[in-house]
Amino acid sequence: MKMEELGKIIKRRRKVLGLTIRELANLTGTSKTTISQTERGVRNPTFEILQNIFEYLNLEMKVEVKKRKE
Amino acid sequence: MKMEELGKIIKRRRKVLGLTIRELANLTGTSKTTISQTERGVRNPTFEILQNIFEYLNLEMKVEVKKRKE
DNA sequence: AAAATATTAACAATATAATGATACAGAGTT
DNA sequence: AACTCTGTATCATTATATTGTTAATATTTT
Repeated sequence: MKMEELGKIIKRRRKVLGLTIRELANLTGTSKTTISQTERGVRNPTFEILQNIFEYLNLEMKVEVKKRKE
Repeated sequence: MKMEELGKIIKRRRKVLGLTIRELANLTGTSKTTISQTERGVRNPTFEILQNIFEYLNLEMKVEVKKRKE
């Protein structure tokens, strides 16, 4: 998954929950700059930042062994 | 998921593939310092670093809406 | 046992992410 | 029109992750 793709997931989820960038920034304790750039994939955020965002968007991250194509 | 937990997943997977820290560091183009500390959860790596590690361990990351407890 | 290999620790230097401030554009409202 | 809210853009500053080196400590191998 590329950062750009992840950003879209975050943005979509934020919209579903009816949050603004500012609100999400306040909730997660980051800045709106970080949220905005993360959503657009022009940032390379740290794991901590991502986990924080996931928490308030009620998202969870999973890591699995990549499946081979059938 | 906490960084510590993710680190364990990475370490376990690296062992399964029979790679050393140095080898994984070379493969991913990072340093062994970064790999070592990431595996032990004493680091807060960037998304890019994690994705790089996942790629060479044949792991993939997924983001899903957290399920409510039954 | 010694020797080789693998991992961890600690540090300075560098690179870069995060922050805060400001400004701007677009859309909607009054 | 002015006003408000939202999202984006840019910048300087701060914070911190990364790197490379060295050394020390496991762990394995012979």
